[in-house]
Amino acid sequence: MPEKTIRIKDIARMAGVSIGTVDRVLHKRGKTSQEATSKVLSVLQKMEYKPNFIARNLGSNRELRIATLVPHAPSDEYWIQCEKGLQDAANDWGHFNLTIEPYLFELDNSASFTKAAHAVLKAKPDGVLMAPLFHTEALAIVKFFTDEAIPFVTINTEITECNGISFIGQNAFQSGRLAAELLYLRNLPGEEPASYAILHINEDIDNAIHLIEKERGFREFFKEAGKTSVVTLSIIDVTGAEFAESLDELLGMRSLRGIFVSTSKAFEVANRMIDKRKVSLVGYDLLSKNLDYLKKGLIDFLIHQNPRRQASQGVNTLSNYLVFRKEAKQRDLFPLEVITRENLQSYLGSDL
Amino acid sequence: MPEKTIRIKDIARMAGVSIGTVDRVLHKRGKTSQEATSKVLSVLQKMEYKPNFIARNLGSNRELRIATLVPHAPSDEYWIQCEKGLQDAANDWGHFNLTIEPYLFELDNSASFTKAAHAVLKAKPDGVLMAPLFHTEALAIVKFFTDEAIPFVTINTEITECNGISFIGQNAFQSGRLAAELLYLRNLPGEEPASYAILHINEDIDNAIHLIEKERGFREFFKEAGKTSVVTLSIIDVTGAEFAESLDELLGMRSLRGIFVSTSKAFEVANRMIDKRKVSLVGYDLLSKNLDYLKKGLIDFLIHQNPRRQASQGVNTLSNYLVFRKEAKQRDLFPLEVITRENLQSYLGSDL
DNA sequence: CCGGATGATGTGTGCGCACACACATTGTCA
DNA sequence: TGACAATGTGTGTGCGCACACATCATCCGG
Repeated sequence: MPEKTIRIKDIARMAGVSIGTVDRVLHKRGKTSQEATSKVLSVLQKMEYKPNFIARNLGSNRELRIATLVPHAPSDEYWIQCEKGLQDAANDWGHFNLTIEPYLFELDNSASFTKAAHAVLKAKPDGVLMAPLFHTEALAIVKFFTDEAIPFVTINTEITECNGISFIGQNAFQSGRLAAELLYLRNLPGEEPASYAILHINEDIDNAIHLIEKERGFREFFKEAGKTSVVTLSIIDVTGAEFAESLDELLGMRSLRGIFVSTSKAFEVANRMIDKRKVSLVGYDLLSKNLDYLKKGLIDFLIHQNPRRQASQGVNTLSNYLVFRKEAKQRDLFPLEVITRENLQSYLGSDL
Repeated sequence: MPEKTIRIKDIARMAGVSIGTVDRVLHKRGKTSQEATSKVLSVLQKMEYKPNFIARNLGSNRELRIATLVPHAPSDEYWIQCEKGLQDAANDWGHFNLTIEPYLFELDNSASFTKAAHAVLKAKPDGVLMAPLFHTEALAIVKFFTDEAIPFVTINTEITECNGISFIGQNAFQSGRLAAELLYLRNLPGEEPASYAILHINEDIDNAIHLIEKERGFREFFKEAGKTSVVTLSIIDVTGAEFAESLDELLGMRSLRGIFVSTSKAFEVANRMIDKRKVSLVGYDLLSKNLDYLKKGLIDFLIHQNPRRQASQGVNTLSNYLVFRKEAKQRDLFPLEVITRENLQSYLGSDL
């Protein structure tokens, strides 16, 4: 027996009404008598009607518009990879009448974020994908989306208060722990108490929760390990002399065994380490400068945040929600991928 | 101007023929006059007609059947994860009239593979996903598929001679190199020449190319590193006394610094290492027994082959090919994922 | 008592394509 | 020349749904 799919027509016949009435009940539009409504509903319950989403999109020929609110940074490879992910997804969903409208803002410019977000609001898209880099500003925007009942997905940075239908990214706390473990790997047994450093480079810590979380994880690991100390260094301007001095001072510590850079700027540290002492170094993201130092051995490990897959997955989630009414995972946490010299190539080939 | 999508109807009008004729030209079915054909083709060329695949599948109500030829091993977590991946994909593609028909064979039984494969052939599916574990047998089957013009995708194990429309898996050679690197990490500087072992457990090496490739990569790495030696051990029966003896002998080597298990059976080694000396240990796959030892620190790293994603990706590739006529990557090589204690959880949450 | 407003429901059309079928035209041979 | 194939071409229908529109009964005020 081929289990036939039940259509609106079937429901109508079984309830003894017309398909028009079923349609009205299903979509709660128009008016229907109490009697007809209950008849349809009872049939609906026992038959488990599953609408054919393909046919749905075909008929009305409606267009779904997804707005993407991500940084535009031609010089930042991380966000370039993100944009590639958006393109991937746009390709995949082109068959359904689904278009992606990019709204861009500048890194390090929270006002431009807010401005772009308001442009999104005005466009009234069917869904939004956003990278809420600025926490306080994002919180305000999110409220608007909620009011307008526009479903949205957040990637990269979590807004704990409200992530929309889904947050796609990584567990920052665990990421910090992982970084610590990777540094600790090189720890020689039976050595005197060692110290490790965590560096926040080029980002406003107070407005970026994930950095705080990373540090918390990093410190927790070493607390458990014992006999080690952790120092924190925050640097806004890499070009200034202050950075060089701080770093030199750090490297001057004889007990220093490793450095964890919480952002994607590990190459800045590797660059200065060349002339000085070599300590273990862990950072983030497959930027070409980072890769160079990884290959040279100055960076020991990189943790891959996979922006490309985050972005495409974000659009996928949103599209599935809009087209197929598929509920999304509230938190879609990506694996914390460890990159070394020998598995690097396998990542470049596939994701990047 | 909203760039309208051009339909068959449009082509017909512009070519001055009926949609029936356009249909015949497009699908090369029925007979058409030279004149009509060329008229349609010329319009087709300049208009870049893109068929609406959604509507295509809607009308005829045709069903697409994908056969999956993978091991059935209720006690083997690796293949259980694979089956989950198949289910994932089946869910995703349920909207299109696409069904997955499982054909199962037994691990360690090449005859059952051939038998199941012939059952697939008889069923004449629209596409096949297979894990060609037995190289010689698979080669024979592949020829049949090719003759019957049934598109197929291979996962997990590569048949270099012919992979169908796509092979999805990992680069085994590089995987061996990575394993070597991970073992070498623990190498203390300035120690006397060390030796490393590679163990093939429970598989017929000669009929499994990927194991040979892994060993080749493993050896190449240490050759480059210098001052190290590599020993190979092949073990078919883990329960026998021979295994225990060989392993004890291995662990007796004072120069031994690490062991690489080329299959998913690293836990067998870890288990015997408890009473003996601890050396570095690298293996494959997130089996619960392996995870236990990873957490305990007896296994240092696991390389994740991501069977679940391989399987779902395989069906995706096939479905995209069948439904959307989307060409597939010939070799879709997955990243070589390094699992440690601290990133393990992030993998369990997402992929597994 | 009839026209118009209103509520409840049924009917029809189109989305883009595949495919079956009907029809027109020509050629062929008894 | 009429019967009949062979060949080319056009028309019609259905897929499942959304949505506009048509229909019908009821009720109310003038």
